[in-house]
Amino acid sequence: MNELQALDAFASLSQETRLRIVRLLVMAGPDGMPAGAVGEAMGASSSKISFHLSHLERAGLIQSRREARSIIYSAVYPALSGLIEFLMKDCCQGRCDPAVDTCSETCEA
Amino acid sequence: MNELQALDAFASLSQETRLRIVRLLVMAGPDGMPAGAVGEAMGASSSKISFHLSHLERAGLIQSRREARSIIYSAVYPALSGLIEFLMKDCCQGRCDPAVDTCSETCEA
DNA sequence: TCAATCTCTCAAAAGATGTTGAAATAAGGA
DNA sequence: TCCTTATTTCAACATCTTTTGAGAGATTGA
Repeated sequence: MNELQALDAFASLSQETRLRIVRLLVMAGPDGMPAGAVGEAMGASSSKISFHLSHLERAGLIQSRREARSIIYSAVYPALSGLIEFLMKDCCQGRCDPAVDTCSETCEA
Repeated sequence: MNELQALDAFASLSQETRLRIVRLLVMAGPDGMPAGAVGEAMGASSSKISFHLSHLERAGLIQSRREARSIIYSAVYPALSGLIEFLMKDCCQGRCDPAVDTCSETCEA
């Protein structure tokens, strides 16, 4: 992940609806969920959701595929880990020590 | 770090000048550096730098102290690790595996 | 083909953010 | 006190982002 991609990713995550969409899609797992279900979960209009989903997809944080009438969105996990990696390496220079419960798990991967 | 703080942090880091300021101040270490030196390093006007420094301070990513005529800014490392933690726990749910060289170091902390 | 469903696109309006340059504040030294 | 240095504040402007509602495109089943 380079600076430009990181800037895009941060911009994407700096918006409440979008941050929640990412969380929802991460929880939904690799299968993802249709745009309509995302909108329903957010309580937002279809055009609003479409706008934010496009934004997140442009930033590379989520991806989409058509399945019958629905368009299924899912999280792009490597993009999220890439962002974490960027923060740790390029930004924190190893000076930040996140105390994360899941840290041993993620580190063993 | 709660959602609101994370949103502020992401918004702060989504701007080129601000992202670079954070990197500069992380590299500068706990002693930090005066606003003027930050501005010179960025090649930006004083009011522009002041605007971005205030933004970062409001978000809690940097802090300031007066020292004689200068105002010294420095990185708030716990805020940065808090953001990394937020991304890993609240956002990634342990599904993202950042492959970071410094990972063992940070995990041992 | 027609109607229903799901989603996207578009343009207009509203809102938020970033930049500029001039003026104000704060501190230290002559 | 007056001058210099360091930084912030302010208002005006430009730009970017988000929301809204109406309409269009794609897909499926009758």
